Amino acid sequence: MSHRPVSANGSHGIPEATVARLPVYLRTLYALAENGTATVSSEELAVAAGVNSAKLRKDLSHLGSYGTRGVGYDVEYLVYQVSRELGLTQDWPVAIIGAGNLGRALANYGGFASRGFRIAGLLDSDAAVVGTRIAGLAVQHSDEMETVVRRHRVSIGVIATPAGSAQSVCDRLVAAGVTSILNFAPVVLSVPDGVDVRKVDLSIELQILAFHAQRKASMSGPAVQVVGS
Amino acid sequence: MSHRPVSANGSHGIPEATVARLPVYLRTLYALAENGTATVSSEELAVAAGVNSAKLRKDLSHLGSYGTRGVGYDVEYLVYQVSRELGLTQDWPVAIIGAGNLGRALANYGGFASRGFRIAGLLDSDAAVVGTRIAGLAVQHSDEMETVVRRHRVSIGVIATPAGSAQSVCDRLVAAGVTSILNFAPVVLSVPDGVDVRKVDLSIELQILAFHAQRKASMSGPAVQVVGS
DNA sequence: CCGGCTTTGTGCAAACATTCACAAGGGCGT
DNA sequence: ACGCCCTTGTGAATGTTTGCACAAAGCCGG
Repeated sequence: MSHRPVSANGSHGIPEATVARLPVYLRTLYALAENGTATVSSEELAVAAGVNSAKLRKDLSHLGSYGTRGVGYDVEYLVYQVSRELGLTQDWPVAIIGAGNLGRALANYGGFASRGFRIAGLLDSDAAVVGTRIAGLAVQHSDEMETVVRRHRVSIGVIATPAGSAQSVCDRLVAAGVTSILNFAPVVLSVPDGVDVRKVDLSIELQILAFHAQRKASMSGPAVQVVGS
Repeated sequence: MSHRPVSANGSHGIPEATVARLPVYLRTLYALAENGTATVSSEELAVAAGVNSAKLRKDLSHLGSYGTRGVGYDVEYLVYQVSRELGLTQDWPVAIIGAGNLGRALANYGGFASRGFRIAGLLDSDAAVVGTRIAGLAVQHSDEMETVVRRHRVSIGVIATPAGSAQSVCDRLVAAGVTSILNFAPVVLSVPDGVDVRKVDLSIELQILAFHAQRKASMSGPAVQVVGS
């Protein structure tokens, strides 16, 4: 998935597949904690997180031995350990580029600011939008990108611009020092080594669903599942 | 990723990893076609799509032998073949539940309607939003969900509601006949067998980036890369 | 203090995915 | 018509992920 090959897997090296699931466990653990649950077994947590319990145990085992045999995991303690592993015990200033529908949705998204992510800037190149307040934040002009990144030590940039400007915005972010990018524009970004890109593409997800839907449709269609005559 | 295990791999069975990349190839091919390119080699296409060329060839080989040795692939023909495989030669009516910031962003998203996906309905439970027009579409009340699904034969539902109502919306969609769901709410949906769920979670993507960013930060930190004394 | 019950942590094997490297095949110039 | 050159399609090797199944380990009741 366009990621460095976990270089040598040396010091501790958590598998990428595991990293992708940790946030799900974390969210599930928060829900349990709010619920008043103090202790949870791998089986219960696995069901709530929608995975197999053996997988969950192996995933957690990469962080250390934080469970108690015969009992399970202490919810609060596990929340802390997972958070620490994900780097959520520190604050991550984020810059959002593009204050269109999507950028606005992102700025207003609660789960965004909640877990250690702070919106350091919301930028747009459209003069008509600059200056308006969204989620308590004044939209700044794209010209300020470098200033905002440097002043707030932004290391994560979110690209919510049209496809056409995504690559140039990306280049400017990287030049200003951003090393992690979350890209919502439907283009393949090219970045230098050492910069991490993750993409979210609504259209791709729909197409994958369409593929499976088509498969399902052709199953109950002609020449399959013909029972009896 | 929470998908049926490609049951028996019988008739043709394209690997899930390949299916997830086909939309990227398709988008790249469209860009090439608009560019006037008639023929493309696996190497060129792979670079443009951001993957390894051997992987691309193996992926395409699952659809059939559509290339010409010594020459490459005919762009237009490949577009057709990939589209057909993904089920995009037919029309997919989609219902979006939730007309908040995200639902609105989705409805306005161009790439949405472009490739065979048609918004059959945009629903919300908030009476203040019902009736307003978004992207040329009147928002309907959630009570209409079943009616809309049945009338337009919707098989793909998009959940863009708050986490709290996601599961119940999901249940209603499934009961009305929807078998594919794209979930933007930060919860694990539980669905009966035969229903496909894909999730998009902004917060999870950010957390994965934070993990890698933390790792990068600790690399250039103390006790690593000490050159010389 | 001990034996039984429960649940973790993990060795191992199978499934899946990626990458290399090259034989098979097709066009093009002569 | 022939042979050269280029690119596909794919066997085999390697790496990653999953899931089973069970030994190791902690708690609790007696």
